Amino acid sequence: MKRATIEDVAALAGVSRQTVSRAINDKGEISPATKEKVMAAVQQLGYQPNRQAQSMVTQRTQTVGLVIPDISNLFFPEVARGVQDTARKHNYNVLLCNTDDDPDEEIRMLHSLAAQGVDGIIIIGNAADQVTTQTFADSYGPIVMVNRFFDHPNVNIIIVDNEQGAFLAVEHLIQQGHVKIGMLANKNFSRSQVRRVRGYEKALTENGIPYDEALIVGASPTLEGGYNALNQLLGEHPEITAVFTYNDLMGIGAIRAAHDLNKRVPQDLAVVGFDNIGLSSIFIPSLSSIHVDKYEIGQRAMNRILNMLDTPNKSFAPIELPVTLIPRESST
Amino acid sequence: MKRATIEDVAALAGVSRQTVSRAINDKGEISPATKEKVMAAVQQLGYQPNRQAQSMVTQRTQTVGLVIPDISNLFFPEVARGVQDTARKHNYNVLLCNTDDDPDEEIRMLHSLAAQGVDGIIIIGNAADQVTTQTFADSYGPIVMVNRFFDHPNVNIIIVDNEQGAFLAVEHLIQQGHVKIGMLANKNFSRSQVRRVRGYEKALTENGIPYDEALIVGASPTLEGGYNALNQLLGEHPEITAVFTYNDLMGIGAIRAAHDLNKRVPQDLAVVGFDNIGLSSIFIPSLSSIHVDKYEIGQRAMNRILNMLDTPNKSFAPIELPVTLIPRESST
DNA sequence: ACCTCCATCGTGAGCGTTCACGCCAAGTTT
DNA sequence: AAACTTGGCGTGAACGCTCACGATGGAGGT
Repeated sequence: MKRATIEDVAALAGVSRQTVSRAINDKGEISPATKEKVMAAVQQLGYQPNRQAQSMVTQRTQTVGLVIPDISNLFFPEVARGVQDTARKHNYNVLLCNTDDDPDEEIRMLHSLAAQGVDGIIIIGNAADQVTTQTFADSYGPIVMVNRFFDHPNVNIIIVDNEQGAFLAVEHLIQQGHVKIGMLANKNFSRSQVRRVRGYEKALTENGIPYDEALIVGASPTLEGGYNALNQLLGEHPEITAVFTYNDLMGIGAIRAAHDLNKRVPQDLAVVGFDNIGLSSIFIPSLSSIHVDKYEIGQRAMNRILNMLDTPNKSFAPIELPVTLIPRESST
Repeated sequence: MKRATIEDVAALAGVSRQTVSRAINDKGEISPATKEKVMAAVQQLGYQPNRQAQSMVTQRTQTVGLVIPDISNLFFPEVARGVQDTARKHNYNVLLCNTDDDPDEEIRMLHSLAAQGVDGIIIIGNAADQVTTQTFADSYGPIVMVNRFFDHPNVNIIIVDNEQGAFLAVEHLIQQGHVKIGMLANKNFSRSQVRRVRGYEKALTENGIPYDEALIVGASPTLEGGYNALNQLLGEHPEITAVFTYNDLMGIGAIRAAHDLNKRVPQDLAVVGFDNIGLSSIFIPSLSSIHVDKYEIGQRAMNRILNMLDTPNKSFAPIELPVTLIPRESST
């Protein structure tokens, strides 16, 4: 069974293609009577316009690319849902790309998305070849970056208040009486990584605790990364009684590592994470964290893309999302 | 900067469009010399063929739809990665759709994918309006279903050995000395749900333990669902010493619930889950589970789609994936 | 010298839309 | 009554590509 074309509808309704088009996209210039007639024919044939053909002439594919490190990382599914749900509301499709934090892979993904002809791109995460990004921003449509910085008329940014979040987390640990506070950081360079370290440092120094880089150990921002990093940190600095981790996955990995070392959490080691993923409230002990509205990030990113598409030359203010501390069992 | 077209390349290389096309898709009928010349022009202009235009004539969009309940559910990201990585290797794109286990939403998604013109569809999970599926299978391209059954030449299926998995899980609990074994089931109807209950029943009866439906309580297959379900089950049947859960998320929810009831796992309550998601080995206590190769599911589903696309009239055997028991702290 | 043949390349059409026009009749103005 | 407007609709072209042909030319055979 072949798919109906606009021509078929036109024939059945006894009008021209253009009239059918007018009826469907109701851009006026059509009488109610003929419109009804056309719509009946559309219904009867189950006609749906061919997206590819539409794209050819409108130069819009109704598709955006979403580039993330890894959808298996618990942070990103929620963001992706935010993007997808919003996209779908506006008849947009989302092409998901995983970079695994590999800059080369990211570049490949960007090229692939360009070839596919997406209307806009949302990029989250670390990797970033500045040159490629520049090229894209110059010759391409709207780009929204999350937790990354890039100054370009085609590029908008969304950031969460990483420094403040880290500050709140560490200050909380200090208020609980901790002094020897380590940090499990992200070994990959990223803007959020830098800001979270800065917040960590700020909380310490503002409370008269010397900042010691040796207490920061980097690892991959995963369960395993956190597990290994805590072992390393406690091996080198057994005096530590609390850790702030780059994200919740590392925090949970750290709790597990402490458990395997026969250390009780929080009595022997307090842990505070970042991102407040769904798992953290369930884990035993539940993990204190900095709440970030991940779904909202996705929503706002997608909406921003749509706005930029609507008004190409308007410039938009960066979006900064607030964070809050959620104290739980792992630190109280 | 406008994107280069095939015409631009042709002009620069001093040949015709067709020759450029021949050079790019190397379908023979071209001399090495001109091919080289064309490729140089392609390189120089950074030419990439327009996908929409290609689709118009080839009737292939190089895109497949992946319909899942919810990407936030830890089971699906791995499957999605399997699909995406495989797709990307073959120059395919993946359109991800979340149904939230809502049959109406699933139907809407299928229509949306049809309108988009995907080359094939992969569907995972429960919901299923038989009529719509039938319509699609009839008029549409290849469909691969995971853990669902549908007999149709256009439809291929991939199933994991759910019954055997459940059997292994429950038998394991019995071997640990448990007799009062409950089950936290999926309240949504699904093929895997039915099979896992059957495996549960089989293990009990084969070991001379009476099967009692009252020991099965249904809930949504999530952390919260497992949490609530265990509370309910222990409220009604405090004699229970072990539970088999529909999936790992429910298992972890159950462990958390037991913890909040001051029950020790596994001493007071043993738990075995299903799916072996990455989290289960990290959780405290780590969760025994039935291992399912989720990434492989995605890979095979995508490959099967490609096979069906290549040889439209060939019929393929269903794929059945084995499962294995991974005993961990929660039951030993 | 002629014809044949194959390798190489170009030409027109068409995929299904939308956009910029142009046309026509009926109503409105002067 | 002639001229002007306007709502309603149709026509050709264009988007960028591939496919089925047709054209060309030089190598080879007779």
